Amino acid sequence: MKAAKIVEPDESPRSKRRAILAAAVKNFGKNGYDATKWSVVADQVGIGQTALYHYFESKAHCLLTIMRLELQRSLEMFTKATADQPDPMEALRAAVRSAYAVSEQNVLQMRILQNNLAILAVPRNSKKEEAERLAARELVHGIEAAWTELLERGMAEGAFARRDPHTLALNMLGMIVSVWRWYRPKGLVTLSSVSELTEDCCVRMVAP
Amino acid sequence: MKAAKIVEPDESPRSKRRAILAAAVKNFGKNGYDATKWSVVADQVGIGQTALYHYFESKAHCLLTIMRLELQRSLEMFTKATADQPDPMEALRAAVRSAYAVSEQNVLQMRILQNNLAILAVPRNSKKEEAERLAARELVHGIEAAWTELLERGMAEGAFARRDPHTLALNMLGMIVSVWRWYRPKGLVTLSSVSELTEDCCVRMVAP
DNA sequence: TCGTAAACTGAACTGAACTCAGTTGTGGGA
DNA sequence: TCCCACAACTGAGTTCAGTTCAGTTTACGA
Repeated sequence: MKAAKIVEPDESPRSKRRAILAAAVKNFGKNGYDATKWSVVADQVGIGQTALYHYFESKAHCLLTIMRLELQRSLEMFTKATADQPDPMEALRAAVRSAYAVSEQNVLQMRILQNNLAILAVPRNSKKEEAERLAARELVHGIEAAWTELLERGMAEGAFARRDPHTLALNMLGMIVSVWRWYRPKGLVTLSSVSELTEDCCVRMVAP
Repeated sequence: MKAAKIVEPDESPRSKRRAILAAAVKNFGKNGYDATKWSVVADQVGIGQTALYHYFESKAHCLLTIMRLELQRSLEMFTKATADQPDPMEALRAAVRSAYAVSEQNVLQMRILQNNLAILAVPRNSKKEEAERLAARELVHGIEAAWTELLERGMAEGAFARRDPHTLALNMLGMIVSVWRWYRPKGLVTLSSVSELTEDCCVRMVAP
């Protein structure tokens, strides 16, 4: 259960790590991971291609880091949102709303996460990549477990209809995150309308 | 609306096209598209790497073909399932069930589809790849439109609660297909139990 | 049996990711 | 003020999966 905790490397003031992550998010999010040339990220940050390797072992290591960071944030937001909600239904509503209370950068990161989840399935060769991959998997598992637990609690209290809580949690999560595939900040559908509709869908899914 | 129809190349008896597609599905589905070496597919089919290019312009062309074929099948199944269901609720139930009435090969293809949907967003350089991409996009749009239409019909008849039918359709589809990310034929959860639960979820989502 | 098109091949090429063997620059201690 | 350690960076070169090229082989209908 315990995965080696990833310690964020301390950032010296002249470190370009954040700039690289930001540029990578922008490119991976817009054009996709594969379609993005690692050298273009270097250009945008204003360094040579080889300097990237001072911060990340590989393009994949950077991707995995982005994914892990976003998963960390998601789990934190869920925990914070549901922490002081004794009523399971209110906790569920808060959880859904927290999933959509995100910045534009987070939207991109969620999209990257969705589009590259498959990378978490296969072991990596490099140490650091594998560490990030395992941390990310652990977080995915943590998020799924947290949702499952919430549903179980609601079922135990009679607030939710009884069903297989884990599969139901996966269904809910699948619906909630599927939005990042198509949602665009400048699109016709607003995030708040998605949030409202999805919250309602989730409530209906558990109603006794 | 009209995309150039892709004509399936007629298969001579000694064509290895099907064998290549089957091997590619197996590998892309198990290890992911990126992690799969194109040359390994050639090995498994029993031909040299270069012979692959007799059938597909590129690895991506093969991937796009697999995705397009699966999308075609999905749309056909939806249409067939809902065709003679005058009652919207019954049509919805039939649609969900049809989504899970699949072979093991289809499971892999759906997984590949899910994991590589992002490739449909960015134009391709080669003619054939671009043709497959556009055909696939068209099919995605067609599937979304078909679900939206079904929901609209239900709402118009008063059988479903009134909401934005398109966003609701995307939510449903997102939930339904998210299953392919985690479902494994030899796993603990059976497809039929997933199908039942998800059918129920969808019905609850539209209930007036 | 011959012509031809599909099926195939080994060798060479390409380009993006990555490695190597260093150089530059900056902040902290004597 | 100098110097050192180490983060930050670089240009040249390597690797390797995907791809192209310039053909050869094989099956089959005329």
